[in-house]
Order: sequence, then C-alpha cells, then structure tokens
Amino acid sequence: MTTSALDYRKREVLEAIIECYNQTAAPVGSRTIERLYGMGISAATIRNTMADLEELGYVTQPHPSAGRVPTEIGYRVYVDTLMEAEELSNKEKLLIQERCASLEGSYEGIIEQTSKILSEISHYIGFVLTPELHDSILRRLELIPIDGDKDNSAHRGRVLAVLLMASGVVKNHIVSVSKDLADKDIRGINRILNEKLVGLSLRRIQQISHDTADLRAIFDTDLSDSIVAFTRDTFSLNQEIHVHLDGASNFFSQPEFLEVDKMEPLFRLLEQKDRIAGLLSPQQPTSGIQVVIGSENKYEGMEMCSVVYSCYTSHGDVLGTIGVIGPTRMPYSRVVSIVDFTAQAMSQVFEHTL
Amino acid sequence: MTTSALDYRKREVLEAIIECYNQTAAPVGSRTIERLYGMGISAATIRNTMADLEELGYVTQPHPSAGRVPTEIGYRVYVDTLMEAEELSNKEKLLIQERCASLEGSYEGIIEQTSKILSEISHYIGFVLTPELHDSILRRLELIPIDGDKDNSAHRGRVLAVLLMASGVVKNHIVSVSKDLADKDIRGINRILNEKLVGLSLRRIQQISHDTADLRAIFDTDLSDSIVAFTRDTFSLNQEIHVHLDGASNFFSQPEFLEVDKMEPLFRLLEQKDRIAGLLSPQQPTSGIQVVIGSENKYEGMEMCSVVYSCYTSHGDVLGTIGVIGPTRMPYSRVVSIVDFTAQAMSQVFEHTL
DNA sequence: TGTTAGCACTCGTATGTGGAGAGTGCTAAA
DNA sequence: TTTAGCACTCTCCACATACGAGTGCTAACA
Repeated sequence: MTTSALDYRKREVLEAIIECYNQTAAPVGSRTIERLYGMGISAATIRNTMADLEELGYVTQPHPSAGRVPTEIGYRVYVDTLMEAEELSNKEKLLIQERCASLEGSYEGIIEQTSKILSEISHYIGFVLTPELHDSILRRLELIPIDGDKDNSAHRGRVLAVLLMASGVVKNHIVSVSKDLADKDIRGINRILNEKLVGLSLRRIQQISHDTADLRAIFDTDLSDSIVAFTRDTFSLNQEIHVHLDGASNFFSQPEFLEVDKMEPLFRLLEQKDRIAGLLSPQQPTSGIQVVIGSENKYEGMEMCSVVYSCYTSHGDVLGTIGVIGPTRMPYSRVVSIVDFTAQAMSQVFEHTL
Repeated sequence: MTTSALDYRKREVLEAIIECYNQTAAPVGSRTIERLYGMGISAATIRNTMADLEELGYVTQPHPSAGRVPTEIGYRVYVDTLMEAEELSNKEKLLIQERCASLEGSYEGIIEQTSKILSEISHYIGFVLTPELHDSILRRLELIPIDGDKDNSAHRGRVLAVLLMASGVVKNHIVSVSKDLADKDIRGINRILNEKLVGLSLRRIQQISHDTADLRAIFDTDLSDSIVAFTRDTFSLNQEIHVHLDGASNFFSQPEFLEVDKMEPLFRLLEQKDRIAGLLSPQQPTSGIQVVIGSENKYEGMEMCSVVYSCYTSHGDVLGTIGVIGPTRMPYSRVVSIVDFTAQAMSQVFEHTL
C-alpha cells in the first residue's frame, strides 16, 4: 500500500513536521499541519501519511496520544535529500564578512572571534579548532637567545624558538639550553637548521631530530650532546589541538535542554576540550560541509545534539575545523549556510593576514 | 540583653550555621546544631542565639518556619574575623605543585592548565587572567621578514614582530610593511629599536611611537613615512586581557543552581570574557587574597556567587590574576588556601620557565 | 481506490486537596 | 539565664481529578 520510496506527499508531510517541530519543540499533530501548511488534504489523510512515515522510522510519537516528532533517521533523510540550501540574506553575509575582515593580526584572536561570530549568528555553539601543525611546512625558524649576556653566556640560559609555518601560523616556545652553547653557536645552529629544514613538514623534522644519525647528516659534522638535545627541544612542541567554543549558554533557550540532567552531560563534555578535538579532527579533511546528527556523535552528552562543520584553509592547505553545535532540532539548511560562508570568510582572513 | 559585639556563643553558633549550611545547602535548625556540634547548650538556647544573630543581620529565614541561612553580611564577618586559614593537606599541595611543575613552555598552555587545576581542586570555577602588558618592560624585539625574497623585496611584504617582555611573556604579531622598505632596512630598524627602546614599558614605547618628533629623536635622522608607520604598527598590539575559565559545569552539582533561571544569567555572564576581565583586573594589585561575596560583585549573574582571587607574579612584577568563582555558600577557608597556594606555585613556574 | 468526517479512546498536564514533618516562637518552670 | 514543652506555621509530597490534545478506527463519499 505504501511505495517504499518517499512519494511527494510523504516528503511534504515530513518536511512540514520537521519545520514545525523546529519552531515549537513540541510534537506536531495532524490538525496543526492542516492549518499551517494547507496542502489541500485533510487532517485525516495527513494522519494516514504520518502513520506511514512512522512505519518507515522517520517520525515517532513520544506517547500514544501525542503528535509526531522527527527521528534522527528522519533528520538524516531531510538533510541528505529533502533540504535545499538556504541562502543567507545579504545583511547576514555582510555582517559575517565585516566581522571577519576586522579581525586583526593575532592568530588567537581570529580563532576566538570566529567562534563568537558563529555562535551569535547561529544562536547555537560556535567552535573553531586550531590547526594541526604536524603536517605544516616550516617556512622559517628563528632562535632568539634570552638570557645570554653578549655572546659569553656563562650560565645556563634559554632560547626563544619562533617557528613560522608556511600557512602563516606562528608558534613560539622557550627552550632551555646547556651552558656550553654560546650565543654564536645558537646563531650557527639557527642558520644551518634554516638551510636544511625549511620546506619540510614538522612531522618530518621531528623524525629527523629524533635520529642522531640524521641530525649528524644535517649538520655535516660530529655533534655534541648539547646540540642534539637543543635541536630536539626546539621542535618538540607539544602540539595539542586547541578548541575554542562560544555560545554554550544559548542552550538555555532551548526547551529540550531546560532540564538540568539534559544540560549537564553536554556542558561536562564541552569542558573536555581534548575530547571535542578528538570528536572532530580525525575525520579526513573532506572538503565541504559535514553534518553529524544526534547519536551519530559517539560521545556521551552529545546524543541530543547535531554538529555542522567544515574546514578552513590557507593557501590551499587545510588548517582546522570550524562549525556549530546545536540541538538535533535545528534549522539545518540555515546552519549549513552559515558554517559554509563563515569558513570561506575565515579562510580569506588567513590568506590575507598571515 | 545582647552585647553588640559578637560574644563567644554567637560566634560558635554562626560558625556552626555556616559550616552546616555549606554542606547541606539547606536551612539549619536549632536541633541540628545541638546534635552535630554538642556545645553544651540546648536547642532552645541556640534558638535564642539564632534570633539574636538574625537581629544583627548575619542569618535569615527563607520562610517563617524554616531554619536559618547565613546572609552575605554573615559570610563577610566569617571571612574577615572568624575563619582560620585551612592548611591544605600535603597530598593536595603536592598535587598542585606537580601539575604546575609539569606545565611546559607555552604561555597559553600554562594559563589554560592552571585554570583547570584550580577548578579541579576547588570543584568550582577556576580562572586565570592573562597579563596586562602595558606596564611590562620590553626586553627584546625581533623583526622577522616573512615574504621578502632575499633582501630585494619587490612586493609589499609582511614582518613578524616578536616582542619579548622582561617578565618572560612573548607576544608576536604580523605587521604589514610598505614595499619601499627592504629587508636590510628592517634589520636596521630592528637594531635601532632594540638599542633605544629595550628597558622601557610598552606604554611608554607606544607614546613614543605615536609622536613623530620622539621617533625622529630615537632614529636620530629624518624618517620616511614608511618607517614611522611601520614602527607604530610594530608596537600597536591590541592588548586585551584574556580570561581562561574552567569548571563551569561544576555548578551543576550545586543545589542552589539547579534551577535553570539561576544558572542561565551566570553562564551568560561567564561567556562575556571582557566583562569578567573588567570585574577583576582594574583592582589595584593589592597583594594577598581578595574575597568578593555575593552581590558585592557588581555584575548581574554573580549575585549568588563569590570570587576568591589573588595575583601571580614573575620576577617581582604582578602579571595577572587567578582565582576561583563559586557559590556564595563556599568553604572559604579552604578555597582561600587553594588560591593562595596555586598563585605561588604558578608564579614559580613563570619565574623558572619564562 | 483514495479521501474525508465523526467518534471513542488514550495519555500527559495542570490543578487541587490532605497529611506528614521540620522548625519556630512563646511560656513557664528550673 | 537556661531548659522543656507545646501550639503554630509553612513547605513538600503524594494522590486524585478534570481537561484537552491527538490519535486510530470505522463508515461514508468521490
């Protein structure tokens, strides 16, 4: 009696249920649809269609005498096949572009502000992951002695290592240096490392610096332990991916999260930044927007959420991920457009300022 | 009938009410105190004393037939005069020190980890404010051309400016540079600026670089517009204070915040990092611990919270603020000890690694 | 065969009531 | 001045009831 593929009427009704549920967060009844989306059929017919949709697993009833609520499968079908991309208004586009364009030099600032932009425009949680540096190419290394007194450093000192990557990302950290390395030794090491290592990925450089034989080849000479240790330390930045989140408090406006026991697991998870990073970064950097719905998210606390994300780039390289976390009941077409547009705007910022 | 100063019994009872309320978050009755803190007097006597404390404004009743709850004034008296500092256990001290000691080079990482340590040990919100740099002394400036091709930069390029401050804090940002400045000009500017500006505060340097006459005196020559603009840009880092928070979800375990309308204003406020910074940084850097109780906090959302904070230093200079935000009902003596000890441990980390 | 109207049924939500318990203030006795 | 006893108050919880929204089913209709 029901064709297995979705016929026109089923699609219409499913879409109506999803749209209506998005606005009210309450189960949608047949009468409601008849009133709001007068599609030329009566409530009774809609009821029949809804029963069909339920059989297919696209909608469900919270209790036997309630209206219908979309299931995750229903949302998946909607996102994959029914939804048409919502064009952002020019006003919104301008808003995003202006705020992105006003972001200034500091790399941290860009990350922080972009997550704020995303959250404010989507009214959900905006997030930005910092770049994974291991695959980045070294463009320039600068070693700046800090403690050394004018070339005769008699005491154990420290060196500020500044790593400039091809993508424009700058990373600096402080390296302790054995006292038998004078400032001019450091300068020599700096010159050699720049000559030999620029153009290689950080991952490759770390491999090389962990192998004493490789290092010897680079320096083309016997090496003191101090130089070996120093070189290793220079490139051993503990590269964790950082996550910037903004707008978590927007969830207080979401009716389905009003109860504390719904909110708590989510907020606990969001504080474990490393888990969020793990949730999102290992995906191969497929271009384009990804949508993860409800319990497709493997972490506890995210069962009632969906994630829409994309990646941002600079000079063609994938740098990191940006996206939005919202409730499963989410205007996907709009959020997809927001994330997509913001990712592009942010990529432009990186290309221009870094 | 009641002496205006707090006599011994009133102090005992007030302390008992506060301690008991800290644990249960429920109004404390006279019988409860008699049972738990057998202080040799009957419930009826305690009732009389409680009535006196209520008259003084130190405790109150949520409703006429309930037990007593400490008021903010009561907490203030407790913190200022009754409370004795709680010594942390050696285990806790070790825990803090170990985790602080394991913090590595990256300045951002230290900030982030310290707020996490504070929140985990206190079970409340830990926060760390980044240094206000304007009063920091410049130790070293390094200008690193990025785009220039081997001394003949024919196109408009960019320079990475690395500012190393006396406190050990490193700040870098990217400066656009007019195409008529060659790499060797940049090196010259770098040398001169280091000669003339090292040892001055960032605030002073910014004053100088905004005054063309001052700049001319520094460079001891006529200046092209390019050099003037470049010098200004080099030192014009938009220095906002950053706030790192951790442990907000601990508030889900606090009974008085279980209702959403209690939680929401707080979380909304916490996301406005700039307001938090304003709340805490303008205080003159008085040494020692500060405790701000309940509505003494001027921002909406903090009425039910208290803040315990102190500052961290490096080489004698005040760098920033660290502290804990918890509910007004808070074991102040313990939290004060935690913040105090962590501030010291963090200061040591800064002195050693930066 | 597909669609519509009518109707009985179900179940969640809101509302109201009563009793138990905790804690007080007051009074009178020690 | 302290204590015991007692009446009073107020909150909280459990239970029952009424209401309403929405369904599935059946029968009539195009």
